[in-house]
Amino acid sequence: MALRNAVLAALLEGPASGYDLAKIFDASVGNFWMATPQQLYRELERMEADGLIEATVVEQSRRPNKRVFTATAEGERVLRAFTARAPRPTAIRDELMVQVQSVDAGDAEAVRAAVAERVEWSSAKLARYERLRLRELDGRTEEEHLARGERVGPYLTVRRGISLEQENVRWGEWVLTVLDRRAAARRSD
Amino acid sequence: MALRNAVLAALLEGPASGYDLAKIFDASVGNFWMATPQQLYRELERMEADGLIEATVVEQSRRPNKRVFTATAEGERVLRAFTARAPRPTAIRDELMVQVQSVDAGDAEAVRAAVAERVEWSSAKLARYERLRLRELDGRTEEEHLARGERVGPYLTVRRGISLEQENVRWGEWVLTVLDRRAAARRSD
DNA sequence: GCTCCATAGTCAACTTGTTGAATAGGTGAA
DNA sequence: TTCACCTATTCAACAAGTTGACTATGGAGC
Repeated sequence: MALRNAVLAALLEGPASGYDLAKIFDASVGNFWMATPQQLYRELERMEADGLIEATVVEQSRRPNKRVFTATAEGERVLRAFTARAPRPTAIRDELMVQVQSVDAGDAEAVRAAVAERVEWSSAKLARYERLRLRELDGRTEEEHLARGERVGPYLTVRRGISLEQENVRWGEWVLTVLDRRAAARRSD
Repeated sequence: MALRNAVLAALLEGPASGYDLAKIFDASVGNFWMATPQQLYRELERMEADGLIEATVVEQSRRPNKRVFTATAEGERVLRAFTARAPRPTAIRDELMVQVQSVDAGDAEAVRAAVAERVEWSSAKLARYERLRLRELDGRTEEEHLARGERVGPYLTVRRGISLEQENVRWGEWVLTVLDRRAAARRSD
């Protein structure tokens, strides 16, 4: 019952099919709300049944037809009501951190590799977010957009995504140097 | 089946009861792995059945008895195997971000209040993490601890918690100024 | 011609997570 | 002394998330 708010928020960008939403969640909304395609398809059905969204079948040549969803007035009302309630605390689940926490009792080399992998991944995310940010600005300066833009929400969240991934990269690189130094020290014992 | 790894990681600090673990998850491990007490109690039962942990009943005067859990050799093996596998990507669910994303279509004042609340909360977390960091150092310098300390995992993760909450505070304060400027602009229209 | 990838979904089984209440004694403050 | 809060755990019902397979078509590259 909480995923639906994220879906309604995503639909503010315009109508989208389940498949589109899966891509949107993968690329941007997923930074603060994870959802698999299956979760989305199921939730979309329920939301339609509850009258929060409406579907239009778009027939495509050369491609399967798709059902494009739009928020109804009721959907907009529900989203508005959601923004007026106190949000729940953030729920995170990060296996990499569990591995780092246990690095001393675990396989230090494998953990090192996992951290390096995450640094790569975060760098890639960072680059995509930066492109997204520029698209959001659409030629204007940040000042201008924030002062007079119609929709600043997506800009505010992409900015947070950027600072989060920057911190991930910085932290990850620091961890790599720490682990490398310890590995070198163990070898020279 | 993933919570158990976080529990085993937490038990590296020493034996703990379900209640203790609930507090540990609330205070430190919860920064990267959320779990409610109910989840913990249920998982502890399963882990005991699977031979990953063992319980000793500690009788207490003036307090209910408690079952204190310790990782078995098998539990340690399982944790080690876990650190050697590729971690899953981070799963996040943050309602505040969904609210910020929808701020233009929602209740901007309520969202502002929620962001301010989160800044307060993150500042408090930050102070607690800083204390935790100093406890982890135990009088040594960071250099010394990282080079020669026996267990650096918890230090590495608390450092990440600190940088994460610092970013949260910085970002939140920036969002507040942006929202305030826009509110002022709307009033003077 | 074959295989892989992208589009656009659906279904079912299973595992996790969430919520609320129940139990029960002890501690501290007004 | 009453009330709220802390310790310590259990139970049950329900909601949400995960995994893997299955259907279909089109386009690109080898």
